[in-house]
Amino acid sequence: MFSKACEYGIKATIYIAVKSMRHTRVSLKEIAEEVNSPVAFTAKILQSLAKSGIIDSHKGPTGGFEIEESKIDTIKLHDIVHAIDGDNIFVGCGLGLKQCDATQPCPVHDKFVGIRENLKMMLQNTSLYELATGLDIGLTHLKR
Amino acid sequence: MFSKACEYGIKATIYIAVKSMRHTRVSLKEIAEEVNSPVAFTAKILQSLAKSGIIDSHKGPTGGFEIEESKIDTIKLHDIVHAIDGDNIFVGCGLGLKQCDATQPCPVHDKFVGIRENLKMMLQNTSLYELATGLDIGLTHLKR
DNA sequence: TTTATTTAAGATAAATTTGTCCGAAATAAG
DNA sequence: CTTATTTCGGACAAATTTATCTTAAATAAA
Repeated sequence: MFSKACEYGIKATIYIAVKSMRHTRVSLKEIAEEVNSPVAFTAKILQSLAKSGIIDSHKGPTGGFEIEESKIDTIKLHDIVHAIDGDNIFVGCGLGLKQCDATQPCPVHDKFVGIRENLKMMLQNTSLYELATGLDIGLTHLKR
Repeated sequence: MFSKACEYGIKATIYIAVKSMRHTRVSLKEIAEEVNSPVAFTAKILQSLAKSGIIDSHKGPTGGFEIEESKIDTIKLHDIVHAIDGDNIFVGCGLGLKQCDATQPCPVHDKFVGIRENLKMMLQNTSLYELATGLDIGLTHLKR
């Protein structure tokens, strides 16, 4: 469904959010360990998330990553996915046709608009806050 | 959503079905043209669909691909996708965790089971017959 | 039987995604 | 100022997916 980059990015962002709610910066190394992701690859993804303004990065000792606490509630899963995978999950024909819409649909067009709309709604409605809180109180987990 | 291989496979199967309903075999070349897919790559996909028993292939002059007419109604979109992409779309954690279920869920587990169930139901409920008929009567298209 | 045609199969190549490595830049602390 | 730490950025490498090419095998028809 999502790319590996996106999977790592989502997990990392949730972890950073949990720590940020406790006013703690986290290092790349810690993130990669807690999220079970390759360090160097995770670095790249965090870089792009930082450029997208979803997370903040700080160099040097005591540096690391964090998320502005006020943002945690407004950031949606959709924003993270979009920052990493772009909008290719949300737009485009299910069979790869350039020209496919309600007036000139591919054979699966109608079937697809429904589930894609579901997916989109889900991503737009789930906040980073709720994901981070679930992890924080031990309801969910990020490893294994 | 689907791999390129799967997109080509679905389109090819629908096209073969339309022709088979008219009792006509179609060649690889014709399929690739009508479906706008790379010939050699399409050949590979058709090969695996033939091995899966979804389509029949015949060598030599007057050879080509066809689908047993009685099957067209029972073959579901799910079968085609499964034959090409396997079950990786239907199973597995949305964040790539090995261990992720209702008792020990990842942060997006509950959100995902819903839309995945939707997708699965959609694929299991749409028959090749209905897709082929839509194309045949000009309601849908496969090119561009 | 010979020939032309068509799919099968395996090797190879290109493109993309995933992942690694290393030096540069920033920066906190001694 | 120097040093240690941490992210940044670019080059590089491996793995996977997508795509091509060539030869073999099957087979219909002359």
